[in-house]
Amino acid sequence: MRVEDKRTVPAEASGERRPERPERAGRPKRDREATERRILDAARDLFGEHGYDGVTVREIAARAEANVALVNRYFGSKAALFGEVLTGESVIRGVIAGDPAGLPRRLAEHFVRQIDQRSATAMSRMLDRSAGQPEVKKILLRYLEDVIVQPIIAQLEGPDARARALLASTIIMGGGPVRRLFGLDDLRAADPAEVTDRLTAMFTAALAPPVRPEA
Amino acid sequence: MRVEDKRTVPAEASGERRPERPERAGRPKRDREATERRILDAARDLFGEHGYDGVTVREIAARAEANVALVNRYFGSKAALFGEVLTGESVIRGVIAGDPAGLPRRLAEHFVRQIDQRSATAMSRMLDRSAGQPEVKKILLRYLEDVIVQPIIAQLEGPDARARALLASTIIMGGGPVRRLFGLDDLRAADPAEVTDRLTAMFTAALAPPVRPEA
DNA sequence: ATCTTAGGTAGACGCTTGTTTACTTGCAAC
DNA sequence: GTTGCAAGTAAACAAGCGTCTACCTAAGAT
Repeated sequence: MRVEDKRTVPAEASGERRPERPERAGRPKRDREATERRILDAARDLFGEHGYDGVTVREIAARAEANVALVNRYFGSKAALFGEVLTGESVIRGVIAGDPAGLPRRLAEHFVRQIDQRSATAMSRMLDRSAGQPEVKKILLRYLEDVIVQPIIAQLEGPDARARALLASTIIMGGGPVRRLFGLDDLRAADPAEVTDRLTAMFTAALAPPVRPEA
Repeated sequence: MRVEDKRTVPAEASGERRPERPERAGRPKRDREATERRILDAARDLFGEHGYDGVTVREIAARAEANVALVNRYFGSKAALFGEVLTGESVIRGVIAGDPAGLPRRLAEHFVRQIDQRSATAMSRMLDRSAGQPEVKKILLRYLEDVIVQPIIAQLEGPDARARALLASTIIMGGGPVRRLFGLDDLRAADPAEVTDRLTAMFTAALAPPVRPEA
């Protein structure tokens, strides 16, 4: 009924076009793997910057220079693509691993490192925008549990390990919104060594075993 | 052209209806102030729980038992209503005010108090969902600056006061997502006094003046 | 009893979202 | 060359969004 006519223009309007694009040298015209990779990269960048529902699949497709339909065709759904991005995003894993004594300092240094890099707000930005669909929340929860909370707990001794790990997670997850809203300048303005020391103390306060096991 | 007929049913289908509603005793039929208040309350609850764009104006209207159009009629727009909610939401103000020495402990106690109340995640939930429209981000930034960051800075001495206040804000803002994603049980399971002490130490580490003014 | 006005309402509008469908086209095997 | 198939595409789809307009109707003033 509403379908009237399609495709009256031959798809690109002006003769050859690909050869005159100097950047991204010689991308093959039809390469599924490469296209999937471009979509995944675009999704990682955009999700990292704007969160899950701060990004549309059309934006992802545009940045990947791919058609919108390919996003769902290759990854099933936006939520599935999000999960795919998350599983690949495991920088924090290496940060947590190591000797337990140095964990607070490593977390602090990771935090400060994120201040300097501009695109590295990545993961923490994805966290807070989840509420929309329960499906996304589930994906997110699983990821945080596996990649942050459990690895931290594994390094802790003493009671209430989980609660202590969650307090540390609070700092990690609060960093994203703060950086995003207030910008990086204010944190960058301070002495990095000072900030690192401060954050180390904060993480230590969150994670250290109770000082008074029996009163 | 597409308008065909309206109002074929006399608006409430079954005779009198208001008297048979036991709850909300004797709400007057036409009371603008009361309706505005109901909308505002509903908005505060829902924004607090699901964030800005996790809530639709239709949901707000439904919870307020008001018509959708009234939301925009009385408050101008969804964003304006959000701003209205924020200006009324100043519990944290009283928490920050007081003697500077006790500030970390007051912040910690506020954090723990939010664990116990179920609907008090309020403000921190609104924070992270702002990215969508820049207008909302602006409203949010202004609010955080006026109600949290500046009052904290006012209590600080020494250099980098702003950076230190932002570190404390990190904890405050991270609490929302953590509670929302992981639930309250894990934090509630731990000894509240323990958690409060821990958080006090965390806030102190963030806010305290530098220990080594000159090295 | 009538008029006026403000409170309230239903529904449509325009737009955007994620997703799907029907189609075209480049590339390789034959 | 022709054919087959997967890669890629444009457009439509249904659902949802915030917003706005045209319309009722209760209630106070006259």
